[in-house]
Amino acid sequence: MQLATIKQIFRDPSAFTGATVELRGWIRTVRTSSKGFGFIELNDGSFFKNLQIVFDNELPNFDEVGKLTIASSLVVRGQVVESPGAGQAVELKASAIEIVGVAGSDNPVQKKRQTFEFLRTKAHLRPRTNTFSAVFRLRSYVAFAIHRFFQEQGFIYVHTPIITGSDAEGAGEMFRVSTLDPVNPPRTEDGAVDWSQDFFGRETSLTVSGQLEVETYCAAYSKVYTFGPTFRAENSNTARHVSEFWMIEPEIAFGDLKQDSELAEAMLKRVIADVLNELPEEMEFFNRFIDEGLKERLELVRDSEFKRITYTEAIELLQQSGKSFEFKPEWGKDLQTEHERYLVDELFKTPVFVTDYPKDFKAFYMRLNDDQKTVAAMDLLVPGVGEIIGGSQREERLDVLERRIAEMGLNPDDYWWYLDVRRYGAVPMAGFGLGFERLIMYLTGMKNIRDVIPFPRTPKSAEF
RNA sequence: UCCGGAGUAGCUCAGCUGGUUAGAGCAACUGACUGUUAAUCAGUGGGUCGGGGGUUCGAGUCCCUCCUCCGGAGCCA
Repeated sequence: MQLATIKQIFRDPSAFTGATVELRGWIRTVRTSSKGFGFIELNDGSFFKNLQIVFDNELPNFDEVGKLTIASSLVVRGQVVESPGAGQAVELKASAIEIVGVAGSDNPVQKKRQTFEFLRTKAHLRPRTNTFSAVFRLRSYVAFAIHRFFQEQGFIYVHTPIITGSDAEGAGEMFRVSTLDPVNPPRTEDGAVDWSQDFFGRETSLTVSGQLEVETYCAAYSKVYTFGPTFRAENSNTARHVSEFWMIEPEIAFGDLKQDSELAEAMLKRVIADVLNELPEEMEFFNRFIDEGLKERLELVRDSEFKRITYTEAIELLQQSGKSFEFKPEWGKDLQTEHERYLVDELFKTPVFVTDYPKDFKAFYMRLNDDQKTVAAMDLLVPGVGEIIGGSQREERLDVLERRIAEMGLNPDDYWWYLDVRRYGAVPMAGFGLGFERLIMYLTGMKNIRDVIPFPRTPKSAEF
């Protein structure tokens, strides 16, 4: 008797045929006959597919087993045999079924089509459904694939802080971290809240990006990346934004924007290839039921060069498009969602790097180009999702960086440690931020970011 | 935050210009049947009509208000 997973059996059915195994899992469906036999589809989470269990009235608990409800948990022992039925190559002929936990018949997850909106309200139960089981197995796998990609290339994984004392990251509204009594906080003489009495002796927040911190490690290890949760207290209500999300932020020293985009392209292609190779059942499911044409699209992206255009070229293409946009494309104004959608969904139909944006609406740390008007920034737009990566070459020239900080009305004192990196052995540096959930959306075809993170946090919503 | 839409059975929805006891399909349950596989067939139970307030003889239906969800926009990843 060996303990087996359903994945092991499906991956190598001939090796298991004839073997006696023990499986542990949950019932997806059960069909019984009064003739004295029945079928259970068992899932143990190891694999997308269920294994069919055949049982008959030689089991002492046959009647009890036949009345089991969906989601009830079992330990099943029996022999793996070739299946006479059409739906599967092998099945398990049960010699014993131990009922571990019986699920109540009021289980909200039912054997019927259920909307993603409804299942979102049952976030604790939805991983038991086909779609979410596939999404979150893929999510786990992609996290691993990303680590593997960077580790193979000698990148050092840096754990940048979740709680940050830096209010200078500039990437969005922050969540305050405090242990002060919200009803009666200590106050200074002029009546303001006295943060010096707070836990850390200063105002602290949840990080919106590990970039500034990871750059300091880049200046020691050459190639680094972060991969962790980030938090934005923006009142964003869209299918592409959550308040808590995971971000991958690589940073390369002695690197420019070109190398940065090449790194992003190689990483995406590698992850796509890995997912297609190693999760074929999940990808087939997404392709059939979630997003028709997904596989073909990903295969094309895996095998083709990403497009590269400058912001200035993008504006020209939009102006020449003959399309009537709600917002007229104009140099000096940021690209609107409708503009990005046109470029990526209609014109190119493949991932596009847009580079060299006007400095006025980009962050202070992005490297000023020789034209003095644009910065060495890039966004990667992908079909169906839009912006998935934002990156830039960093301003390594101390005097230019200080001038940019002043220009944007920021306080240079907040950046003393960031500026130190430029003072002591500055090098050209570049990096990008990849939204992990957006990557999962792109790989699965799922349309709402709330359905690719286990317990989504959005404005007015933090159940579970 | 702005614009638009929606909250009626466990789920997805119907319910007309306000009018008896609020409907269907699916799911669940009970039974029949079947090497079944989104099984099939028959039967049964299941509702504070999102919350609060108002108009009316009478409100699921009309008005006000709040809440939540969905789609789009902005912010971004």
